[in-house]
Amino acid sequence: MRLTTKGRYAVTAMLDLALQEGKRPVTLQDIAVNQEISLSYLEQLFAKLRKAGLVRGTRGPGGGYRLAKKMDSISIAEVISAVDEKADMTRCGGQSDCLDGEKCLTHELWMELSDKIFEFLNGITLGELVRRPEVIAVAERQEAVREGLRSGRLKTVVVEADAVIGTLK
Amino acid sequence: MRLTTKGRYAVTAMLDLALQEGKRPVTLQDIAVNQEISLSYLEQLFAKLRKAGLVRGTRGPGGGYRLAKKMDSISIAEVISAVDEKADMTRCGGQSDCLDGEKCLTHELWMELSDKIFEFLNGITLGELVRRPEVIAVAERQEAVREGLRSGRLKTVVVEADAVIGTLK
DNA sequence: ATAATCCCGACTATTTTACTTGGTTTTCAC
DNA sequence: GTGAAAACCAAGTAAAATAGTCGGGATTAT
Repeated sequence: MRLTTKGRYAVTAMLDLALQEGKRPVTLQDIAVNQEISLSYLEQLFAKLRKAGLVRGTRGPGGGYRLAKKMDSISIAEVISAVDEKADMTRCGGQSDCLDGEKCLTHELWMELSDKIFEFLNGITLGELVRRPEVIAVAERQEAVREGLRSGRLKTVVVEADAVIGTLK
Repeated sequence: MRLTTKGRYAVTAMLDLALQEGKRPVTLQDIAVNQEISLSYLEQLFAKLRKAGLVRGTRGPGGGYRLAKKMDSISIAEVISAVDEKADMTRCGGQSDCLDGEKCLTHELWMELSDKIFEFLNGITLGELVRRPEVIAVAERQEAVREGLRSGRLKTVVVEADAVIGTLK
């Protein structure tokens, strides 16, 4: 179980999805703006999440992504493994022959720690997170921003600014 | 508390030191051969370990490194922080303003996990590790190899091979 | 038909890790 | 006092991973 910002991006995005469950599907553009992650990078992450059977995408206008399973049966560990692929910590990668076919000195220590991390992340689901007060608080602030973007001119401005930046390159 | 192979190298080397405590100081060359880490890379790691007050080096023939503190009062977390310097996991780095001055959605989750990892690694000392049966077993095998190197011709061969490789470049 | 959206592959930039090179000092042994 | 063994030091390189870009499809609601 490796811990990288990549995995964190994925969990954040999935949590965003979970928070909007029941409403219309969430577009990557929406997540990109709210969580400040590049759209194309999100696309790559979601390709992996889709292959792992964690999300379903629907194309066309009004489309976007939805969770493919109940949020209470998606653990954080699952999300991270989906985008991380090889979870081995290079050398000592699950196999016990990290040093000339022998276990290295600290083999058991890292395995033990890795297990502990997995246990922790596997014991927490998206459903559990969306019910946490801090998450709800942050989500409400973000929802306000989202509303502003939809009803006001902000989104248009962002899109137009993007277009301008595009022409400049 | 970040987890990288760099930290693992450092812990392995420190454990090697702890295992030889009481004998003559351990040379980096010795560690390099036994743990299969490049000598110059070890030098860099030990520069940090020295600055953190975890080891003391003595120069000249017969010199090498020794632990600067009792092995029972050196935790694994200390060793890792010594070589890792910035322990922040980029964004969410301890500070609570990871997203536009606000906490990001998963802020508490990562802080919680980070604490758990630190707790675990801070609760284990080098002294504790050298008393573990698996570590003792691996150490004994490595000690046999070390003996062989000292008394036999193997070390000479390695050094000579290095010299040959040097001339080839 | 058009625009929104997912989908896809290849490419680039940045950062980190791991390692290299080529030294200089210090200190022991002879 | 010379030589060799070691720590010490700074600068560079190589490979990998992360993060992001670009340019296009393919679908589908309106």
